[in-house]
Amino acid sequence: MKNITDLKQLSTLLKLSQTTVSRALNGFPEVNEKTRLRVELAAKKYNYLPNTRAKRLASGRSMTIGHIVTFSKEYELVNPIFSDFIAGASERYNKSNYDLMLTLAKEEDEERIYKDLAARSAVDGVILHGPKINDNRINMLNELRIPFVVHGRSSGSKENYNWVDVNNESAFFRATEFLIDLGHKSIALINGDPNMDFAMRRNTGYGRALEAAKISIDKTKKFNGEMTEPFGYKCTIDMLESNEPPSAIIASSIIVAIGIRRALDDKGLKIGSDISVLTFDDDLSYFRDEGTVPLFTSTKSSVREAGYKSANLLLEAIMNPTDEKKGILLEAELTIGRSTKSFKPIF
Amino acid sequence: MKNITDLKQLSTLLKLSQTTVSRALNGFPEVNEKTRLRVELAAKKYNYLPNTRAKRLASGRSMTIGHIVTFSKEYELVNPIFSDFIAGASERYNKSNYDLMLTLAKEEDEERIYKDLAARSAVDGVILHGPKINDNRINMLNELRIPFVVHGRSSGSKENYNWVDVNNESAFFRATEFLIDLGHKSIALINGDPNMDFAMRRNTGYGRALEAAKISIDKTKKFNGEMTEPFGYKCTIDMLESNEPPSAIIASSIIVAIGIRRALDDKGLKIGSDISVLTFDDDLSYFRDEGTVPLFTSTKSSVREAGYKSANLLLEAIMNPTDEKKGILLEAELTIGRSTKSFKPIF
DNA sequence: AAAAAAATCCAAAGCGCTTTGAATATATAG
DNA sequence: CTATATATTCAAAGCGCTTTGGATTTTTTT
Repeated sequence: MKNITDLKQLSTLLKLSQTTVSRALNGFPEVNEKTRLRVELAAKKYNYLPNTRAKRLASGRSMTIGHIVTFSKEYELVNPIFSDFIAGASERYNKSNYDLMLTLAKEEDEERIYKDLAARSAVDGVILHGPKINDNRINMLNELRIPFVVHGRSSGSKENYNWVDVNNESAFFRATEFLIDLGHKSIALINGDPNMDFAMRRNTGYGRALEAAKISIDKTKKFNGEMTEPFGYKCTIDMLESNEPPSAIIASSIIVAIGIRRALDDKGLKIGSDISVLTFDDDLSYFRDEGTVPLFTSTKSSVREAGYKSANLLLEAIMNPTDEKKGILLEAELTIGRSTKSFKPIF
Repeated sequence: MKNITDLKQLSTLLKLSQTTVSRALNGFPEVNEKTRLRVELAAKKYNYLPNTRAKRLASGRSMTIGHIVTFSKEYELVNPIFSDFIAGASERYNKSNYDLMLTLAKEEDEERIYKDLAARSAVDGVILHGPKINDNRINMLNELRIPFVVHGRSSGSKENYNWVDVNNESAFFRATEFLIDLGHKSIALINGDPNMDFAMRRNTGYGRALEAAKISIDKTKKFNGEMTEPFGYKCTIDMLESNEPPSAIIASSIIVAIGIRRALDDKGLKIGSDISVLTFDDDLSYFRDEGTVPLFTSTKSSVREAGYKSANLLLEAIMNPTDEKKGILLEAELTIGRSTKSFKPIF
């Protein structure tokens, strides 16, 4: 039995017009239920699915969401959390038959990519990854009139936009406060790129907690950089080799925390008992360890869930373009592991 | 100045036919160079780019490559290497104006997804990720006549197909041999899912090296499972709590190796001096540490490079459908780190 | 049973490009 | 200065769908 490859074949087979067949398959009300059933059965039987390219042209929608992920110039670093984020988003798109188009780009190409997407009308919406403070991509997307959702926020942006973000400030406030409650007074922070909005908010939360405890901020214990394992390692080694190592370290990602742990190990220090480590945890699937006491104490929030919710918000915004912009704030939960202990002097 | 949004506008503006404008922009030879210049300038000036949807319908090509990535049923685990693989592939697609369409799917949906892609004619080709032994997706894709490249290979498959793979067998042979040369006799292997083709080849290489050294295989020191950090941890703890712990462990991924290291640490053992660890390393960007002696001794091969080469091979196959199928075998390099030392008994 | 309303179906136009086949302008040959 | 070849341009026909506006059939109302 041959497959049927276009509407025309199917409609002549069924002795119906293309209009009716199309409407039957797309769930329009003005077609008799019996007819619809006949059509659907035949479509299934002959493996007919409307040609994507034709459908998109005719309907004027591309049924595609663009994700533009940049890698940083120096190291061509691919953000390790994006695979989990995208897994969540993908799950949402699948439900509505949207496709996900992924573009990895150098930062300097990003502006052109957005403009091109708009000009060629290639996507119905985009997810904006990795917003910076005062991120001008937000203005640009508004001007281009592409529906979008920001994963994160951009402080300083005057624009109105849809976003899904973790409460980074509160997460880092609580993390810091937790360590202070354990008696720690010298708490380091290994944070992300200082231009990133999330890094700024995390820094704010950290600072607020220290201030509330009347602990002055030690600039030599604050680090900003690419959130890689080697970065976590290097910052820690530097501190341990300094005059006054901290008694606790907060990391911005589990990858960084792994680097910290390697450094401690190299220096013969025991994580938890010698130096406490607390990390933000995106709940990445390949580090997830269910049913046991986790190594790292963390403020945890599933980036996968953020992906799902971002996708959902974007599809809503595409359906209802006049809806007012919406923000979704996710709270991280403080999960106690074995990497934090109450303060005792070791140096 | 208003942007121009379609060919018609542009051609009337230039007092040329749509044909000529289209040909000028697409680099056809039968258009006067002066005219072409005029057209290109105007297109740039008015930010004109051909509508993707229309172009794809008219040209009969979707200029899109599909990547179907499955996550395993139990943990919804997203493969951490896929972000780097895709970064490499994406780099290649960008050069030829192909788009990358990403679908994350449950394993049981995968067959339907391929069939749908073919029926709706949504992609010009696909990359097949994570091939199993005797993978029937290869037959399916051949039947569906979708051009494809397999990232990896499938032992037992009778079909002819394009592939890009690391020489896993040789990598694990050399890794094992290296440890044997250091005097190790009890070498554990923490491998991936046994149905995966790469895991089988790795197992073969490991087995061959042991056999060559006349070391009998200890089944209690071979593990297969999801390549997560917790898996590496658990296997190691199990071995350390057994009667005869190994003196060296080979891991199938750096994520697993990190779990091994955590276990050693928990048991008060020092990586390298107490127990040697050697891992396969996909050279993931967020673990890459340039210019220092790496922690882990590894057989290393960039998965990003594999991504680039797979994409390249696929585009070639799309251009020249009659070309015979091609396989590209990448060799991993043995990189010495600080996690392996010559054998000395500690128990 | 005729008129009005509702349900069902259809022919044809159009989405914005590419491409075919023909027409026109320019260059070369005789 | 024609005739032939070559270079350049164009009008119109698709690509395979959706959608508009109308036609036809069936049901309901009077």
